[in-house]
Amino acid sequence: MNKQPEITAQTRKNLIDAFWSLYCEKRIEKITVKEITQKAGYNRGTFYEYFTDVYDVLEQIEQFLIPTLNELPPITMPDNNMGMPVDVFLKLYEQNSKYYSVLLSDNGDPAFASKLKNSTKPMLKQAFSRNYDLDPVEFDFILEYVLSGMIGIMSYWFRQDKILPAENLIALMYDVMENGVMKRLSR
Amino acid sequence: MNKQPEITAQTRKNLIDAFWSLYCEKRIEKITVKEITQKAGYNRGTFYEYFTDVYDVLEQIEQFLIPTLNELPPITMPDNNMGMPVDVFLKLYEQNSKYYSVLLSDNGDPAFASKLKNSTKPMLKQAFSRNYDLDPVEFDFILEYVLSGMIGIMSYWFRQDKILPAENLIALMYDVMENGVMKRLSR
DNA sequence: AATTGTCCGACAACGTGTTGTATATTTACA
DNA sequence: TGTAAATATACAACACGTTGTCGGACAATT
Repeated sequence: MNKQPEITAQTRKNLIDAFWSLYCEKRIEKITVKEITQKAGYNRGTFYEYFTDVYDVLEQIEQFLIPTLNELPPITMPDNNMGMPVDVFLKLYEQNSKYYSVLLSDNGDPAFASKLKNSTKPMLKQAFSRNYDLDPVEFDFILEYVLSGMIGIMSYWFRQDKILPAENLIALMYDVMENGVMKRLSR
Repeated sequence: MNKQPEITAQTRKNLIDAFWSLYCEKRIEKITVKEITQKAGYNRGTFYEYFTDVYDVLEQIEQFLIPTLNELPPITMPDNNMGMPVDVFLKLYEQNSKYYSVLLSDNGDPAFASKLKNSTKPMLKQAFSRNYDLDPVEFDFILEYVLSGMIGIMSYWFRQDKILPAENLIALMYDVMENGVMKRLSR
């Protein structure tokens, strides 16, 4: 007999949603299986049919979020003469902001930022592969710097409730990537 | 009657050290009070004389690390005509690398990176205060970008076991801050 | 009617935080 | 200076909550 996908998918979703509403409020350490199942309206035992752990829920959510990056690479390739596709990254961030803004916050998961960076790197490496002059080691360091900066500034943007219009943020990011931060900081 | 500082300081240190050796190996969620006290050679109850929680140990460690930033500001001010004091930041990172490299890793605490950034910002704000042209809101965004990038690249440096000489890393960071990343990425 | 998927209740084991107690060390006073 | 009271430090035991698992009930599929 096959599974009943409609049912299990729904229960799974209910459990994930219950977990997420709790995760938005408090640290994962303080979330119990009891709380999740109570919120979702199931028995505690049912939880273990879907997840091994409370942390497993988070991992499954993250594993669902990462591939969305790799699905868009053909479009996200920087134009031949242009710089970083900051607008695409921001759009991606906004699309999944429900999860991104929390996972990348102070109460989030540092491993998620890493997963995000590591998923993006191959794409950017290929896009910039025509530059043979650059030491591949240095290249990785620069990538780590840019991606950390981008994730940092985008998270900050959300934390500040988007006080800056998206266009301004994109322009700002373009500018600091093209010309560095010093010119902008010290006249 | 006064406390016996030598004794309590030693037990506290023993407990913190035991916690840290565990924290280097696994996620904080999986660390129990029992493990810590066993490793340190104390009764489980003794732990609660010093800390309220396993997480309290981490917080106390972080609270000890943050002020070291504020103790060096007179020196860390960027020279009048120079850029970011990247060398000072790197030195600071290296001095506390035992803790920094772990706290800023995938298994670390995202809140620590925030604390680090927020402790550094006022210092940099003052250093760049002569620039009246810049919108203070934009300024904060740029700071968030640079600091995220710096922390990201320095953590990466440690993660890669410092394959790049420190001088090269400093030069690289200076360059991307002065001139941006694009010139270096795409010739 | 039989089989399998989904969910539930109960159980043992473990970890938590607290409270009362023993031992060692400091202080006060003779 | 020597002794007894006071307190600091560490410990053992307790009640409670959470965890992960296992067998069974009920429903849906074939």
